[in-house]
Amino acid sequence: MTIRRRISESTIHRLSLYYRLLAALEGEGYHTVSSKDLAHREKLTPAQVRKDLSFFGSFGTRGLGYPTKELKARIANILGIDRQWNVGLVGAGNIGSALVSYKEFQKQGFMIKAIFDNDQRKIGSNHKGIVISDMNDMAAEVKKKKLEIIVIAVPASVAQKVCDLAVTAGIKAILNFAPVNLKVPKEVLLRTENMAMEIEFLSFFLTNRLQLDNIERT
Amino acid sequence: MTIRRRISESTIHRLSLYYRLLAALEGEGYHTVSSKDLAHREKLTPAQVRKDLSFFGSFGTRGLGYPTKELKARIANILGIDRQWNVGLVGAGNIGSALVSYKEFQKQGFMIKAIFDNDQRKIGSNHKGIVISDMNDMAAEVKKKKLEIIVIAVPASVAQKVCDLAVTAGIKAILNFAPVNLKVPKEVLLRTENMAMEIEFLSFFLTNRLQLDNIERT
DNA sequence: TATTATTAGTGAATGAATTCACGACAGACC
DNA sequence: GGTCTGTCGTGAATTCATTCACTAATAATA
Repeated sequence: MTIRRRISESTIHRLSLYYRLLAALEGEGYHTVSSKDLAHREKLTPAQVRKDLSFFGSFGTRGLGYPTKELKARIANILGIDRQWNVGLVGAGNIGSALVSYKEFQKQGFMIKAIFDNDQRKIGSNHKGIVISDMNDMAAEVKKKKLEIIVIAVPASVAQKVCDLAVTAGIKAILNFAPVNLKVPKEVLLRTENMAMEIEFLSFFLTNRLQLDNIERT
Repeated sequence: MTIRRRISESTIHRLSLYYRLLAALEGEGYHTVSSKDLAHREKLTPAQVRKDLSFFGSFGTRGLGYPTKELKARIANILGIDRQWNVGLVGAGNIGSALVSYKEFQKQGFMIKAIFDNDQRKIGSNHKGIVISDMNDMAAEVKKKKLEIIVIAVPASVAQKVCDLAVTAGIKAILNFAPVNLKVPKEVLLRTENMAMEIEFLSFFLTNRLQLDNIERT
């Protein structure tokens, strides 16, 4: 099915949530699940769940709900996680190492097939079964290993350089963990994940003694 | 200043962006900066920048712009990062280790003062200058070290247990890296960071051959 | 000092996302 | 089959966020 309307970022994130929830519910033996069930577990409204799903087709049965397994498979298909993705990781430091061991990536089909670094002492060594390559050989490795997504986990100071290497190598999607704003051509997807921003978000609410759902109005 | 209107999540995230940008601009020697400058570097509109800031007061000079240093300080104050926060980290595994070394946390004043684990082999050992405590001693440690924020970096299967321990210990803000939906009382702030969801977001756009063009940054 | 060029601040307009509310079905039960 | 209950799918209404467009204020300049 083709996507007709503009899908909001929130909708896509919620699909990820639904996917995880459906996986859990499937494990618990539920064959069908209603929008109410899904909403309740995620603190959303049933209408929102139905609206989100409706952008992609209609999968439910009136009076009954959605078939757990089929809906999960359909969402996996929409998100593109019903296949494997070859991922290259740049930066064999702390965050890089954590990501290599991060089960959730593999579980969703994101397979780290190459690791790059610029530290000569690390290059050539074996890291969880993957030999670390020189980041300057990125173009060749991307081609050889058919890498489709690059994850940047290097210090902020070298992130743009790494990013440029990835773009030159023909990469079309980059997930960046360096706390810096990268410049990419418009045809390249870039997502920057700044963990400090998340903790600042908590700090804001603590500081202003607000509750997330209970802010004074005019 | 009291906050009168509801501040959107996006606005708070953008404040974090402005803060980083102002720090950079200050370093580059800019004494003043206009909403246009800020907007341009972050791919936002000047109106959005002004509106965001206007929720918290008026800091600018018409005809000139905002004083870089003062605005940065003011945003730091709004976000609550003009002070130090005592942070406890639970989970001395891969992600936990990465977070301990994550400079951006310290730079913003989030100081990891305690590390917890449930692995007897790790408890008592020294990890970057911090002795690892038994997670069952959390309540005592929270009190002793005046911990205000808990970061959860344990496997999904034990995350809820850890979360409950933190809540019992009186913690009011939790940053969760486990890929699971935690239950907390409504007075406790919870922010869940799921790295897999970010890569799924890229996967969605790659799969559907859409461009991120107009997707808002948050 | 007067004039022009900028730019903040903000109510109003627009646009986007969420929620409401209702019609259409499907299943269960008699 | 008929009736009742539950739930989807969706246009309409509402709420929320962003952008527009204008005013007020200041800086720069002559």
